[in-house]
Amino acid sequence: MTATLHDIAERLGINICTVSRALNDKPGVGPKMRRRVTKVALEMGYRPNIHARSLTNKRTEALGFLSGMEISSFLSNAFYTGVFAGIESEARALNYALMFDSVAESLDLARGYMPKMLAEHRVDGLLVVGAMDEVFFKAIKASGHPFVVVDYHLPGFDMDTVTIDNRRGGWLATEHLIERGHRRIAFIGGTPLTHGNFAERLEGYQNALAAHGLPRDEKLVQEGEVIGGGESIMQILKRAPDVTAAVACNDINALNAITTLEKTGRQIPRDFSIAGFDDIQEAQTSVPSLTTIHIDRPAMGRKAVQNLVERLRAEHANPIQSVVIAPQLVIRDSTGAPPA
Amino acid sequence: MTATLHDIAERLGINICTVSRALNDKPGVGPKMRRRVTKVALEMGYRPNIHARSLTNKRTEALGFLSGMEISSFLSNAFYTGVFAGIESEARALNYALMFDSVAESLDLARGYMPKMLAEHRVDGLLVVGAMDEVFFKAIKASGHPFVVVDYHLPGFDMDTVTIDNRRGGWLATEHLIERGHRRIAFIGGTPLTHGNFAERLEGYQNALAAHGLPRDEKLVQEGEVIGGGESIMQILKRAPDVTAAVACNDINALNAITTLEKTGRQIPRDFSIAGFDDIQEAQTSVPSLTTIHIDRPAMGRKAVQNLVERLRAEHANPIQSVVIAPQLVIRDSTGAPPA
DNA sequence: TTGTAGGCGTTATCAA
DNA sequence: TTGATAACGCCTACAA
Repeated sequence: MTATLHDIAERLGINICTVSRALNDKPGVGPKMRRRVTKVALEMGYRPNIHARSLTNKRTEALGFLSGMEISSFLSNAFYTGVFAGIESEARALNYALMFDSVAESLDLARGYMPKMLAEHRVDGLLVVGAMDEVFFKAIKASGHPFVVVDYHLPGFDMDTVTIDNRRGGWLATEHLIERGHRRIAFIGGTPLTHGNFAERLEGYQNALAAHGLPRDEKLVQEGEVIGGGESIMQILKRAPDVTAAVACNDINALNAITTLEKTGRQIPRDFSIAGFDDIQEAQTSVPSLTTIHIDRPAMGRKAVQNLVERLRAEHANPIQSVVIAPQLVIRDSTGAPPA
Repeated sequence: MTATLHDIAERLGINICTVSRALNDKPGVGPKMRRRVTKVALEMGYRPNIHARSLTNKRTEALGFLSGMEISSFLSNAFYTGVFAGIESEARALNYALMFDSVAESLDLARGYMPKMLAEHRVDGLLVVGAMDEVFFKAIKASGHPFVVVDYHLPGFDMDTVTIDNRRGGWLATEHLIERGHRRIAFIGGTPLTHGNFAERLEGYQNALAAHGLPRDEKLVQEGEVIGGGESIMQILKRAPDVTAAVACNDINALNAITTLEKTGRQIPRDFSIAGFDDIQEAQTSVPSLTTIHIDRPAMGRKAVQNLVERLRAEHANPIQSVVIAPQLVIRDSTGAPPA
């Protein structure tokens, strides 16, 4: 079907390994011969068989992408798909194929089950996005496959990560509201609020309040469901009617809160200011558009691939790297001065 | 690192090929021996090396996923990601790995460039989603790789497809509005409107009008940009102020039109009815929720994989299959009777 | 600079 | 029922 090294060698009346050397830019082939080989290879449409190559190489030139979420949850999450876009393009740029897998919950990780991608297709390395069970990380580490984790970090576990500076983001959003003149600022949380991204954003919010001499008030913080921003803000307003602004743990909650507040007759930002987190697409297109914390999601994905490939290509063991991506405040129409 | 057939054979003091036969459920191994082999294989954590296998097999147990769009456009399109979710889960269920690739525009298909996934990793078959250049299909067909195309069909080109019955969908939406009492119904189009999905939906709309004895009026049809539903409907209303309802070529346009109409003081559905197409998530959550045409997107993806794998496993050449998925009308809050 | 030989892990063909 | 041998396509010592 496809031409092989053998075919090329035969056609030129030379040995296979000369062809191999010529095409792989290895020393030991004269320039004339190299040109002849290259020319014929092109003519015959030669493409290497990666499987054959991997047998001796131990390298498959493929990376694995693994998400711990159900595939549909993953795909409907703009944050993760943004990261994935970056991963995909960078992998291609670095000449790696990308295998996609989502770890079904049914997967018996505890029994040491390894995804087929890893155990049988033997991808060179793994990109893990989002939270995953510790058992999984242990198993994968034991397997010796290099991996980089995006947007998740298991405390006390050595792994390459690319994460967001959530505290900084929470700080930026809060400080922005303070600068606009707000003094009573709520935090619309998500689940869980005890650890992970949301907890860190909450911390940033609290730190910013403290830094500006504003008192911490538990009544102003509401844990909530993923898209329950509307309910959360209503709860908070019941407890503290003097609140004039809120930082939401993400844009979904923020937008939901805005919708709900508008239904109660409040105008945004005239009567109430809200800042989100993530800068999803709707943050731009919604009315009013949403002040939020922007994260360069594709950049996170690209960075993860770069680090992974760097590790793969390194001669010697490299130190573990934790890359923290700085978020940026994007000021739009949902925040303004507090009502007089 | 990992146990090989050789290791198992050595441990049992038998020959490699007996082990191979035993583990692959091939005849020619006694039941006792088979059990012994299976047991040891499990103990040693044996997993086959697919690359080695593929060398003799010619099968890589991997499918390729290919999208003709830029990766970010693909990921932000709920229709396509829904299809992808179905593809991913079905591929896994059928024990195939999935390689992901998006064809960059820079790809010189005209020169017969084949994606690395195909030419070097040699996936067994290909899932193509959405429109793609004819050159590409020709090249891939010439390469002999089986492929199934979702949501696209190149006229006069033999290929397995899974598509939507767009005419039926357009018909259903239009008929629904007619049944509600509307007589002057607009069509909010997209680009292109001369061929492809949108054209077929438009046809369905026209057929429904004709079947119910309503005149065709070019003034009621507006081609438009992908998210320009609002502008489109305003154009139409300028030309034909007596319009009381509209079928949009997709939900994005429908939702955009609703937002715009509400800004002009119209209430939906009291003053104007709008039906969409696709049933994206926002169709459920928007206010008012959107009457639309639902398509089981994951089912389309699953079906595509099933057909592809069927073809791969078939002993003899199978006939080309065109699967057409029936859409369903979902009645929500954006459609009602025309104003009195 | 080029060729020879062996091996990567698996399957298939043939012989025992 | 089992074993020996060759082959898949490529790479890497090593020898010429």
